[in-house]
Amino acid sequence: MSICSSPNKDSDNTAPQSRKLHKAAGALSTAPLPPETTSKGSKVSSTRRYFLMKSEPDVFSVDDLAAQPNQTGCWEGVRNYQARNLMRDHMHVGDQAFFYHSSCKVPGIVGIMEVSRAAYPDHFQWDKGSKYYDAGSDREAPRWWMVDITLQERLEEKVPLEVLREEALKPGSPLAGMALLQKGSRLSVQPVREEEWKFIHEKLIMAPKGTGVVREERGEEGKTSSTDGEGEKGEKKDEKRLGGKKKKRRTGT
DNA sequence: GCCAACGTTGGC
DNA sequence: GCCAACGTTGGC
Repeated sequence: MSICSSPNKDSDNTAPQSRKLHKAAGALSTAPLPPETTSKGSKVSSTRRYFLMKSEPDVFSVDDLAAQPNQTGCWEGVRNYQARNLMRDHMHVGDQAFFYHSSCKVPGIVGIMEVSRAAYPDHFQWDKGSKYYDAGSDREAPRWWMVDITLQERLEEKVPLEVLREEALKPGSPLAGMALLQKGSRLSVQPVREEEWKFIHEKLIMAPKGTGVVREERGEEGKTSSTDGEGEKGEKKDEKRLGGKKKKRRTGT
């Protein structure tokens, strides 16, 4: 995904300071969604839903989102059908999502976001200069969608994937079935069950180590400073994304 | 529609 | 950088 800053001005195709986020793909086997109360089309939300959205901090970090006007941006560039369907069909204004840093030294949850605009067509699919261009997408029937998200909290202390895994192993843990922790889980947008959300929020975010840790400030200071060693990778993104492709032959299996 | 080949994700 | 595990593509 990326961010096209203000949710309002992107209605056309200005694409302010766009930067690409993750490359979505994935496998979501389990992770059921809360029951939908109405038909697909209507975005009437009765129950708040929860999600987890991945981004590589090299490409777009929680601090980058914090620096956006109104701390709001569009989550563009999702090019996986399952992730798209989640955004398009199941995300409503007011739903919440964890901001997850992936492909970094310490992957984990770094922020809490709220959906501030329901799904609308990702205009980058028609932008020939974009890496997200999709020649097969018809303007009359957009293939790719995005939502706007607003940062609510930037966690003072990340909740590492490792901690989530440890918690999930405890008997009766609400995290036992969490999509993120399932083998082969790659989806860049995942549903989070309410029990999972509450447990993470109350036990791992609000009171990790027995201290209140979530900070209020929403400023955009301390980019590389306070964060945990993810900001240093400055500009090897291109190398990473373009050059570092490795192919694995899966033949034989 | 099947399935092998290929491409990507993302933790480690 | 390695590699498991997934998704997509395209020949048939």
